[in-house]
Order: sequence, then structure tokens, then C-alpha cells
Amino acid sequence: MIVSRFFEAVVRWQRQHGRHDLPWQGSTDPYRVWLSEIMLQQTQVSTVLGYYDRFLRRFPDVQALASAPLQDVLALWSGLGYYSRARHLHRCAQTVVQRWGGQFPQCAKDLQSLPGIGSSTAAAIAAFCYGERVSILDGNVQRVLTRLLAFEGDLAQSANAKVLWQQAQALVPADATHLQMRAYTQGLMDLGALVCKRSRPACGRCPAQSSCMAHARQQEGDFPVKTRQLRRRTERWWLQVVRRAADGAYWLQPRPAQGIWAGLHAFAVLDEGEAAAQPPAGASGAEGPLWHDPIRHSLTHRDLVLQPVEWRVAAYAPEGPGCWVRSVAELDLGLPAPLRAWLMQRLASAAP
DNA sequence: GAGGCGTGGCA
DNA sequence: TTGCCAAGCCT
Repeated sequence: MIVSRFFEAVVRWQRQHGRHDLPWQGSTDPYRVWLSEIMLQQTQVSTVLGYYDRFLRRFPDVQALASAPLQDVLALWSGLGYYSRARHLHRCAQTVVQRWGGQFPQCAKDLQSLPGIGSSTAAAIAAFCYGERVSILDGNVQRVLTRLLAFEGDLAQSANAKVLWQQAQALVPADATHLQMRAYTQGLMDLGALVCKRSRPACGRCPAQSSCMAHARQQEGDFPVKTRQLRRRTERWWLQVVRRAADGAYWLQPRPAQGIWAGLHAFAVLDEGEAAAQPPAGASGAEGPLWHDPIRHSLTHRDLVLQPVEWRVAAYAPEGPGCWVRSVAELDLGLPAPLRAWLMQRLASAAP
């Protein structure tokens, strides 16, 4: 197919049928675009809608974000998942302020040198904000292009993903304007989200239907080819819930810097039930244990069974840092989603 | 290169 | 219920 035909078809389709009212559209402020792109990594639009405006109000510009404590950033990210994004976001803001004079770099190559910005996010920012003629290649585009081209390569192998990206880049005309790049980049995402969906694609509404090789073969469902499958295993964690007898406050402590929920606040995690049945070290006047109903929580690669084991203590002097939480208002912290839900329920229903 | 890293929606 | 996976990046 003539390269520019696909490009122009997507641009035209986006202007007429694409999304135009998302909160991060209509601005070419790289800070706003960058924030949206990071939040949208592996995260659906409907989820991000509940976070984006609140985050922007708290951190209206890159300087505000850079100078904030990381814990404040994690608190606003709480529930969004993939918390390394929040840590990278914070570091990236500081890098932009300290090394780039407060201005985001203006080309994809330099953007990609920043923490948390990979090749696809760099391309998205560069295309939206500066009209750079680079192609994104996220999950949407992989699906759209592998179908368009009947691309058989297994995308689990990075060499194939690289080839597809070169094909994607080849679809962008050398003389594309800034306005076209914006519409095209958004159009690829909109096509993937609204038309060229994973299951039951709406080919009748697709601007590229007549040139789609997978459609011609009625093999839309065969693309993209991606063999990688990760195995999920179940783990049982005992949560050591330390509660102050005087006021019912809960003790929360920061998670290790690596691993699941890194840097968030949580109960201490023990991997043995026997340990959970012992009074917490540093506690005096401990009463318990009280075994709560287990919380089932699934991650991409792990099924967790969280078993809260509560101890009421008269006094507590633990080894590491932490904080007491005794009301819903004090849940203004970076918390794993299942623990936030559990605490919300208990703090909301508890007597004052 | 392969695996770790959250959450929620949907088939 | 279970599995899949979305505007990916990092190690």
C-alpha cells in the first residue's frame, strides 16, 4: 500500500471519529502530555480518568512535582498500580528541573534518556508536543499494524517487535506536519481502542479496512502473534496488623524499595503463619492474635492470599519507620489497593 | 532476553 | 471462575 494513504486515512478518521475530549488532549504542554502518557502505560483510559485531574491540581507543573516528597506522589498514585512509574515520574521531574532547566527535551531521543520514558512514550510526547515524525508502538499499534500487514512475527521476540517498529516508522511520511502527527498518533491509539479491538474488531468502521491484509483473509483474530505467557503462582502472606489499644490506630510501615508495592505503606508481611502467631517484636501489652478473613488479590504474575493477623498493643516501639493511622482522613498515603479497601472498611465502620 | 511489576474490566 | 491483558519500562 502507498505509505501516505494509510497515514492520511488515519488522520482523517481521527479528526472525524476519534476521541477529542480526553482531559490530556487539547494541550501540547509536555508536562501534561508526559503525565498522561506515564499514567496510561498498561492502564486503561477509564482508570486514568480518576487520577489525572487530581494529580494535576496537586502538582500543576514540573517544578511542583520535582520539589514534592516522594511519599506525596505515591499517595496520589495509590491504586493506579505499577508504582515504579510514580518513582520514575518523580525522578524524571527532578532531572528535568535540574539538568534541563525545567524544560522537557524536545526530541524523542533525549526524552527517552529520562527515567520512566521508553521508546513508545518518548515518541508519543515528541509527536504530540513537537510534531516529530516518529511512530509510537504500544499495544494498540501492535494490534493495528500486525493486522494491517498480516505481520506473522512473534512479538514476544524483541527482534520481531523491532522489525514491526521499523514498519511503523515507514508509514509516517517525511513531510508530515505537526498537526498531522498529532492526529495520526492519537488516531492509532483511538483505532486500537475503539475499532481494531482485541476481540470482535469493528472492521466495518475501520478507515483501513480495504487495505487490511488480516481482514482480507478473515484472520483478524490471528494477530498479533505473541507467545509469551507468564505463569501465575499463589502466595500466602501473613499481614501483621498492629493496633494501638488506646485509640484503635493501625501501624503502617514502608515496604522495601524493591519488589511488590515497593515504597508503599503496608502492614509488616510475614511468610510464616507461626511468626504471625507471635506477638510483634517491640510491642508491650500485646493481646491477640485475632485472625481476620483472608483477602484475595491478584497481580499479573501472582495470586496473593493476604491473611491479616491482628494484635492489640499498649505500646509499640518497632525497629524501622512507620506511622499510625486512625481515621479515613489519615489514609492519605501510598497504599496497596487491597489494603486501602480493607482499612477503609474498618476505619469507616469503627466507633470514633 | 526474559521476567518483574498493579489494577480492573471483560470474555 | 479463570485467563487475558491494556497508551511499557526497567533490570
